[in-house]
Amino acid sequence: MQEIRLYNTLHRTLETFEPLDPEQVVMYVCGPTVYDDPHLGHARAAVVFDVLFRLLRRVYGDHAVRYIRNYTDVDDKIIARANERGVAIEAITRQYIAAYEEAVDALGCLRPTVSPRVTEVMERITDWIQQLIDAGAAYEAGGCVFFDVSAFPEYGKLSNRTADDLVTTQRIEPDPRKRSPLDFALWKEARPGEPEWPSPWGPGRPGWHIECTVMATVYGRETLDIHGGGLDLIFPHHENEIAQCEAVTHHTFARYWVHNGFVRINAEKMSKSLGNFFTVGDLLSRWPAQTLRYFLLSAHYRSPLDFHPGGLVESTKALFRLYGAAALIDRLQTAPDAERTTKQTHRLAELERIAKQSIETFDAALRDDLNTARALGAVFETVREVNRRAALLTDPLPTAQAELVERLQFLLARLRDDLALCTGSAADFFAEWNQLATAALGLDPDEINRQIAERTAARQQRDWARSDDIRDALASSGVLLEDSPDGTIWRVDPEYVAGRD
RNA sequence: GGCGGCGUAGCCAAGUGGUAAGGCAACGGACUGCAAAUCCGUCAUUCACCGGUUCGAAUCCGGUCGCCGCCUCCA
Repeated sequence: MQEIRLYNTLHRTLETFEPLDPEQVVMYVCGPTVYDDPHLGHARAAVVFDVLFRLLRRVYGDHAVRYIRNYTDVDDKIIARANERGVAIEAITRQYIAAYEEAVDALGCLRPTVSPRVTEVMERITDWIQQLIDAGAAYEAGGCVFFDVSAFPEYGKLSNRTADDLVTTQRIEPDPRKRSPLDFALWKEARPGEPEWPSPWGPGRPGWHIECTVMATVYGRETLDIHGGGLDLIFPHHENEIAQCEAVTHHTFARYWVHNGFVRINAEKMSKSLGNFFTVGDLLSRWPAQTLRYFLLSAHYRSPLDFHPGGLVESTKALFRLYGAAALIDRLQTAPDAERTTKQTHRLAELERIAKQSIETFDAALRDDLNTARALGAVFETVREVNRRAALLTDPLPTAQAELVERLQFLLARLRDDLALCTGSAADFFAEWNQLATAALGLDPDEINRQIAERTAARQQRDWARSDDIRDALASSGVLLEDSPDGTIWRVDPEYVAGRD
């Protein structure tokens, strides 16, 4: 079995992935704080780790991979949102967990093995904090409990910082109860109007970082194989998780730290605070989910990904091409009495060779730190070869070519199972696209079909002028026609949809 | 200031020592009544810039410039 290589933030190098136990691979990914609708940045993280999950499942077996992704359902922003709307925090978290799940489901992400919430593990959190206090790594102060960074000499190993660096760059006023400005809250004392849970130090709620340590160890293992999340979580969140966990267990918390890059807009990070975000829901109202997924996989997961409408246009067009070939491959069949000339057989053998190469390149690319862009490139190489031999593939192939059919369908299966692209039929994708696009442009499909019928009638009478007038008129509103022996089909030009963004 | 990342054709984007994948666009051709789709061909002697190492560098080293991120909540 070939190996998987992953870039490990902890060592800043590409490393061969070796799970602690191949029978039980454990991956924990930091999920969203549920106080607002998910945006494209959240979608990127979900899709990236979905691809990793799918790859791990293929390599180690579906049931050998445990993927944990949490929901942070206790947090300042959630409380603020609840107060703002005069509702319980549960109403907020319920709404946005549903929104998140709807978004990632639409994007074709598999559900994680388990999706725990902070509120489900309160007792485990207070237990863990108590263990930290017992270990001399945390202290109580005025109803709060803080982690004592000086008790963990390795602090900073993930983000490559030292305590000295950090002390000199304090940008906010530290809590006076802290012994050191680097110390961080494990437990916050209850304040009026905020939800609270009982604890040995009085009512309160957990700090941000402790929840992940606890959920990862409770639902996963004391030592995780993979811990993932966005680049912005490296410091302080993941750094603090390591400190809290290892100060108690004295074991490595996570062996491979995997971080995805940001989605950017105009070269700036897409974020709530900058207000430059596009929610997944908004985007899905104009673009097929497949388009968004393709776009998110078109660059390497650690690179910044600049979002602009042109990127969605390109992704949609690339999918047109992919789906076209997929439809052809799906229809492939063999028949005992089918025959081919020597020359045709030779050309089919060449196609088989190229398909084999694409399969290998695709697999190697994914195993090489999830190089989805290169994997897609490999698929397109076979797409071209399939198209150029399309005439040879429409009729049943001789049974001697069964292996070719198998290869092509295997490559398509890789695309579907590993990347979750081209999962549906081409016809459904084109129909979905036209529906979204006509709605976005305010076009009436019935009227388009009526015009096409009129043009077909004109063509039957060889009235080319009339025929071309109709076609040109449709084209100027963004509708492209395609004549075929089976009739005329139409498709909205993605450029026109982007133009309205 | 500390830590980290990025800079490859008109646009997007692979490629981390052996002579520039792939997608979109553009141009020429085939096919077509004309188109579209598809196919063929053209499209970076060059990888921000300057030095160095090497038989050989987009890839390694040093420096310069530009952009971005983290150091406060953030995927």
